[in-house]
Amino acid sequence: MERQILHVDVNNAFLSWTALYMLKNGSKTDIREIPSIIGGDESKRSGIVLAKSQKAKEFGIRTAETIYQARKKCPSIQIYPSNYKIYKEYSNKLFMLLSEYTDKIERFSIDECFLDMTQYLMKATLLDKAKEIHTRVREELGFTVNIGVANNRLLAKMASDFTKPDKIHTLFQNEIQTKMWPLPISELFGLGKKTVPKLENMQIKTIGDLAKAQKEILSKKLGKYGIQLWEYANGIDNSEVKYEQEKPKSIGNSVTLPENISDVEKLEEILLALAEQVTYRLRKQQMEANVVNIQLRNKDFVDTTHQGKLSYPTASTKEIYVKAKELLKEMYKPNAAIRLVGLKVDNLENKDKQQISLFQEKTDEKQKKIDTVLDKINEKYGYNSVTRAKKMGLNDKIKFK
DNA sequence: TCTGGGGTCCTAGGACCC
DNA sequence: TCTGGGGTCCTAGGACCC
Repeated sequence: MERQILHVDVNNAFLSWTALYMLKNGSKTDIREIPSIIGGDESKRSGIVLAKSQKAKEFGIRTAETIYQARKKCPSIQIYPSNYKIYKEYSNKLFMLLSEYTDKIERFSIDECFLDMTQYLMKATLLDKAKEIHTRVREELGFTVNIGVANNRLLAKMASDFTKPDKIHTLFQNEIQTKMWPLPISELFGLGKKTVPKLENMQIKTIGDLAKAQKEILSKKLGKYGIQLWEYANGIDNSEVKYEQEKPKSIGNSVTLPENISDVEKLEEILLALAEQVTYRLRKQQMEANVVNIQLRNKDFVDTTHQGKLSYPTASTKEIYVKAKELLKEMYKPNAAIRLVGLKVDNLENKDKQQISLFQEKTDEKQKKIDTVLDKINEKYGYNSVTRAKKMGLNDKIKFK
């Protein structure tokens, strides 16, 4: 049976949701109606545009460019900080509403969902349902969405991206040639800016060109990835809507430093703070890590990573931190000016299925108890209410989310 | 470049084993 | 030494997404 898929994409999500939140709290202006952006913090060297209003778009402002550039294009631009707590709240409202239509929902990101409607259509058509959802979200939740209507995930996703905002687009098999093939290859999902010039050199400029290109040649040039792109260009995608909540495969946090650091001890302090955040999230997932990965970005924006295996899976702050320090020592080049530090745990497994290793000492029990107590205090009083002695004084200088 | 942060998947090369 | 071939595991880096 042919699958019936919707892709729901919130228009200017961060900005729309911030606007609603501000209105709810007494603001007189709807920031959706003026040139405005949601941006990072320039003083923390994270000044990029995360979302923009339609009016800001008219000034040529683009997502991910610097706030500095945005201000040059529109000196009167209004800038608001991002707040994930608010986004999560509105995202949940959307998810709840969509859940009335099917239980096969995939949360693709904080502002996008795929819905598999195959079993839930009865007499109505897929397009009818899309229209209903579209109206209900606007009227009941107060923001607008684009909806893509198709027979697989890829085409639904492509369709929702066509023209914005507040639109419904279909992309069925018989519409691929007219609606998708004329678009430039850069519009194809999964085809990024590194691959565009490679294909253009082969005289492949539109999605149609790509669809008609020889699969074998693409495979030769780009490997498995080339085959995937060819299939996408032809509207082929057999992937399922992943409605069951999947466990994460890795968990990481990173931070751009207010100023470059060349002092290993200071870097270690950052690692400790990161280890606390990462292992807290790990414990919340009831998981343990086998691998620790450190990322350093230097002043020239060059990233290096270094990873190492733990001798047994763990979620202990102390053990992850000790490993992280070890990795840092191995990779840090004397006097390197570091701009960003990241810590990621990988090769995760569920806590219950772990086996006791020969190397594992029962002394972890004490540390585990400490972590649990600290987690509870953090949950009750908010993040970073508890700090280990070594980190004291650092939180004032570096803000962690 | 005044250039975020959180993820996933893939690839290439080296180490190691039989 | 004019140095096999296949498989697995591991690591660093790259590309892409929102």
